[in-house]
Amino acid sequence: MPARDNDSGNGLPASIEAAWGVRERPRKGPKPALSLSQIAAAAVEIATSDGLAAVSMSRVAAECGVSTMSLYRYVSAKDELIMLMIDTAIGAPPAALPPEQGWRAGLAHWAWAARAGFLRHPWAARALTSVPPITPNQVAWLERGLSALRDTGLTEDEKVAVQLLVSGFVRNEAMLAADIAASPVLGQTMASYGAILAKLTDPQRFPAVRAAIAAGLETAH
Amino acid sequence: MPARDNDSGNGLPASIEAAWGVRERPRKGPKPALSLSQIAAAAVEIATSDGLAAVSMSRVAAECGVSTMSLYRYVSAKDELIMLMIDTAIGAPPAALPPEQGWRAGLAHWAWAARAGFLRHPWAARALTSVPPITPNQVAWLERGLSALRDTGLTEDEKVAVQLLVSGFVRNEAMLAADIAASPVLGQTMASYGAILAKLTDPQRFPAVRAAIAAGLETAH
DNA sequence: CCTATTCTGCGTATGGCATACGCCGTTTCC
DNA sequence: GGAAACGGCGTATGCCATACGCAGAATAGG
Repeated sequence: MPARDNDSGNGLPASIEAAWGVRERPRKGPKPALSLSQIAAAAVEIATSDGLAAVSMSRVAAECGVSTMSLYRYVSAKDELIMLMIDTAIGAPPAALPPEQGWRAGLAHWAWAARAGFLRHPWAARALTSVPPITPNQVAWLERGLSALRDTGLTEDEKVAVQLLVSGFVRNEAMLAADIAASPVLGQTMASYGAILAKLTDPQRFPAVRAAIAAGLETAH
Repeated sequence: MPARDNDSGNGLPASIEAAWGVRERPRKGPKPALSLSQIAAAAVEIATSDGLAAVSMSRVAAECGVSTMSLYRYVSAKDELIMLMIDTAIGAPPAALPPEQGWRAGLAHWAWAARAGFLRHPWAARALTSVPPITPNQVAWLERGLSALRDTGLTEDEKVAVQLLVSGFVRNEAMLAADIAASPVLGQTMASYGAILAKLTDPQRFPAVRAAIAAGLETAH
């Protein structure tokens, strides 16, 4: 059996298990020169400065001062690295609000914190796949979101559904906000977009779009 | 100046302009063997059967019966191909509901149709970037969405904001639904996910997650 | 009808990428 | 003090997007 794929018998990649701290001390052999968090932090730095597309195994390895293939001693594929990147980027969730403030305040608190995190790491918002959360911080965020709904009387399924809805909304909102913030001069891009669209669209067939353009859609992406 | 990048002077890729039909007849030279819609349709077929990752320039070219580099006579980069793929995948929006039925019915109509389209082409939902819509069908969907809000009294900016919110929500919901539909046996995956999470999470620190697992989160992704 | 023009398809080449495989040296256990 | 396990890494493979330039085809103008 491959020793690299899973450790405790469940189908989890070894690196994810290591992130949970479920890791027996390796008995023999030299000590690893790096740690998973070091690698993930280096990758996050690259993504933050040069974008997610700039994150390549060789680049991350170079940033860590090791050779490309050495990374594969820590991570079995690039996807795992990206999972770990997301996990370190979003970090730990904020402390829960006292339950006396109600579920709505608790959820809002959660949502604003998540939004801030996504704005800090727009690439993470985009890389976040729909795979159910398994990394420690992702699960911790889920825990906080669900716990905000404790006193609502909702069923567990309903709580999860609410949580999925809210997190999807926050992610979407954050991505829009990040795009607006990233667009240069902010009026410039919108104006040229409007001009292009105005040239292409027939006013008869696209009256609503034309009206929106005419009103100058600065605030909308 | 490069003849390939733009035609009418605006900063739009030639292939997008071609998709709008803004294209002067080339005077000389051989007739193109392919059309943009042919290429896009072939690429969509590949994405639908083997996933978006399987869409490579060589694969699409092979499917069209031409050599890899021939595609670059029609599309200047792969990103353009993907834009056109999305445009053909989502297709034209449904006919607008009569305004007498109100904005809510109109928006719901729009949303259900969009959801169905995203479910038909889950890769398109994922590939849809946040770049403002420029391809014909994307703009047509925007037009229908905005026109449903005509009699609401909202400002143009508010209409656009509503439209962004709803389309983001629909996309998110469709992606979740697609993932659930794609997961094998549907109970199987969730059960093993729950088991893994149960092993990793400390009941003291993750009570809400444990409760959700215990309740069997079949309906949630 | 002929020739210059301009477009197409495509062969070749380049540089980047993820990653399989195996060697060697190091560390720790018995 | 061996033996076994493990980490670092050089090399190689195959896929990818795409720049460049050539040769042939279709048309325009004479």
